Amino acid sequence: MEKSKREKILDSTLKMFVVNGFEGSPTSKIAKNAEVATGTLFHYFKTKEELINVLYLEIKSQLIENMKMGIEELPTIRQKIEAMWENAVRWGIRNPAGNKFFAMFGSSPYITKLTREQGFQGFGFAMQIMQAGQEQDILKDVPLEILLEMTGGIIHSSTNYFMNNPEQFENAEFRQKVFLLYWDSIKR
Amino acid sequence: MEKSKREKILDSTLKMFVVNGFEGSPTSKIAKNAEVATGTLFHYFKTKEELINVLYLEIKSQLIENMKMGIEELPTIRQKIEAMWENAVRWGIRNPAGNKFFAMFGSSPYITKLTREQGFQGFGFAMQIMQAGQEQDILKDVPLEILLEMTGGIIHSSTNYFMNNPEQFENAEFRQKVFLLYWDSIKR
DNA sequence: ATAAATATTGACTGATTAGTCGGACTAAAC
DNA sequence: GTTTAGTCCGACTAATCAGTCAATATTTAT
Repeated sequence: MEKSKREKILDSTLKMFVVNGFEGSPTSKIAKNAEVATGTLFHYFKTKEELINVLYLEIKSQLIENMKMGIEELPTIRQKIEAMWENAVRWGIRNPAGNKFFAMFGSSPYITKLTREQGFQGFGFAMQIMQAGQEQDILKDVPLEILLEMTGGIIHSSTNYFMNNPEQFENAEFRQKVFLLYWDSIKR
Repeated sequence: MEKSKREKILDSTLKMFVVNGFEGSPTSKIAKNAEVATGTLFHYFKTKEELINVLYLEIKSQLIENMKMGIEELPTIRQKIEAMWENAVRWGIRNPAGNKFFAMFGSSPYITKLTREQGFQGFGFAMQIMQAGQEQDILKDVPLEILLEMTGGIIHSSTNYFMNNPEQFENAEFRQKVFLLYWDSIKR
């Protein structure tokens, strides 16, 4: 199946943005790179800002879908959290562009407050697991917000490391060792 | 003593960049805001890119100087690391603009590789403490790189939390609780 | 088959902006 | 008093870019 023009534009945008930034990526080049006309780009996205906001949500939901994979079936909180961490890091290793996009535009003024909120909604499932973990005295008794912030920060750090050393991620023993840096932080 | 024009330009740049981003901050407005002429801006900084790179290094060395404060005199590794964490978080709370600047431009293509390397040099002191911690079996036996990545990520997360709840940072008991999220992560 | 709706094109425009330049001002050095 | 060097000014320019628009093509609905 052929990729839709809309998809091609989003792909091209991601590639250009992570290399050249927002300003360094004129819509004319994004369109050329996607093999469509500028007019087509503005047919699907009213403005360049709408384009980056849609892209943000698209990538975020990809990440979230990946993080959720298989955690439903796991019996313990710890296993769920470990799977979540592993899924997130693996996603980052396999999608370095997506990962860099968040590093670059996570605090950018082009991403609206609304978009940020919508993106955050998707992490409800993680919030529920953490809350359950606290209620069962498995996780530390600190504000849930902190646990989530920490989780984000540590996943980001772990991913950064493994992106430069991807083969080490396939070593289960070593991977476990790095996971413990996360687990020891949040566990009671 | 009057602030030098150079300083005024850097101050103005920081303020505008964290609100409007790089391309959202025309040099004309940066100059106007700093109460100097555009020509003056380009007298001190050859290009807009040089300006952001100088600013990056200036802020980074401020952060590093703050992180180092008083750690020399502390006897134990743990105390040094705790002071380092506390200094860094306090700096972030007191300098939200500087903190946001790193979030926004830490991965930006405007910051050159050289600048990034120069900025990283300053963290040599932290590296030495961590290394000593590993040699004394106080810290986990994982690559030093990971410990540094984690430290960065966790400091960032902690700061983010306390920036929204600054009064909680002054509660020593609670602050200690949050520090433990960091310490438990890296300690053996 | 026909009409209506939607998709696509790319040349064009109005606005914006990084950086220049020639000259004016200041202060110290001789 | 004059030279020199550094600072500062802001109008100007050449280039760039987001977004438009009128025309054409394609798909969908009737």
